[in-house]
Amino acid sequence: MRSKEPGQLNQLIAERRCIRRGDALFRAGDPFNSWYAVSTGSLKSTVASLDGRAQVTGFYVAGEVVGWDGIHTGKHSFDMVALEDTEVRVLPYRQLESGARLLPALHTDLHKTMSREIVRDHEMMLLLGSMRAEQRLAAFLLNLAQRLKTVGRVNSGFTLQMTRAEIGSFLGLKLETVSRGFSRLARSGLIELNCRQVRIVNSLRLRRVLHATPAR
Amino acid sequence: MRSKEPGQLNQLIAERRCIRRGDALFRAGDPFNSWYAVSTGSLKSTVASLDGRAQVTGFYVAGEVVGWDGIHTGKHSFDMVALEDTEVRVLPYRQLESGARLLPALHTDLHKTMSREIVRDHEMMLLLGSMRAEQRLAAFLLNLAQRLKTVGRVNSGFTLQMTRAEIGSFLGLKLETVSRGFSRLARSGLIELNCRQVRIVNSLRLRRVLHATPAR
DNA sequence: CGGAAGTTTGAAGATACTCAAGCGCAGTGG
DNA sequence: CCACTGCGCTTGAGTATCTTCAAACTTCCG
Repeated sequence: MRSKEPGQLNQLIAERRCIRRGDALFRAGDPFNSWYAVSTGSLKSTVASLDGRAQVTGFYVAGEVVGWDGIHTGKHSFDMVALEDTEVRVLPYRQLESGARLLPALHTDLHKTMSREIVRDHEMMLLLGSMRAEQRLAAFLLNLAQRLKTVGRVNSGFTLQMTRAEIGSFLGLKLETVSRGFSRLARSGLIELNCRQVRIVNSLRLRRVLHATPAR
Repeated sequence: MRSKEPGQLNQLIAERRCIRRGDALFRAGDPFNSWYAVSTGSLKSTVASLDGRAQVTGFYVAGEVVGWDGIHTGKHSFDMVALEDTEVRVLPYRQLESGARLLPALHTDLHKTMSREIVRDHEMMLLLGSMRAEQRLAAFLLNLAQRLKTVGRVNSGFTLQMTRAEIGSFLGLKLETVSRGFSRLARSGLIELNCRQVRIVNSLRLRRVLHATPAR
């Protein structure tokens, strides 16, 4: 779901839709009809289990495709909520399907979009299962920076559209742990941090945080 | 990748292939050609990051479909290793693609197989991010029992084909923690445990372990 | 401007990890 | 045949990391 949209998807004529910050693009249980290409803004996906437990399972930014969970049940399986005012292009599944039958390249694109998400999810499982707090934060920042850079933002910094609590939920940490971790990375001179505003000062050393040290 | 294979997939004529315990069905970097339907036996998938870090990201049993990571790169993105002697049916991707163009139901099946995996992965991320050790173990056992039961094994017990270390890697725990957790669940009378042999004695209370208590 | 929400930081406590030792089983070779 | 070795499992004691609880500060938005 986090995938860059491949070439063919870009060329589909598609209706646009705006979602206000805090509103849902769709919710768990909603009927599944379309995929969505994020034009501007950003979103989070959240799973809720039967009991109260809930977790942010992904963040999605401009240039990525979301919404194709729930093909197999016909219903969306999680909530997709806008972190800021966001615009998406609607790609009706019916059209994608028939289009794919005529245009093999599109068919492959759809599969690529999905398989890429699997790979990312497995990387995320690796992170959640084997890294300690500060490593998770470093991985998170590097990943986000990379994804934002590719859609042409300023290289030298970006804004976190999510709260510490949301980051913590995503990374399997408490919000206090996130805060402390950021503070330490800043004190060490790896990043500059002004509340939501982040700049990666020393990406080499930040990357080294990942590789170095204990596998937990 | 963990998905039950839907109807159309079952009817494809397919070559069979046997994998000895410990051998790989494919490895990260191998060219991607086929999907595989597991006939008998079981497998694990493992991701390795650039540094030494590695993790089991999934277990797969008879009736499930694996191998369609790597569509987007043309190469497999992780290793798939047999936990016991295992037989799979080979479903060449070319054939699936052309078949899907003729047979819309198959096309949908492929998508279902993939979207189901996403949903499962997100559940796994929820587990890794928000549960404590004993809850993870309970979730693991319940999930595995359910998947084995549906392919017609004895209801009253099953054999773990993986080591404690592999379970730990999958659940983000150390092998000692897995061992202690199993022992406690056994002492509490929720399960019976004889090394690799497990029986869920009180599935209600085991389920309650999940729901109860702290969200970490 | 004021209240609510979000962030930072400290201190105390809990969970899971590390290190370590012992047991049992399977396969190997003397 | 049986000791021997390796591997996997269990259990204990001490420790590190992360969480919990709490308080104060800042930012955002109506």
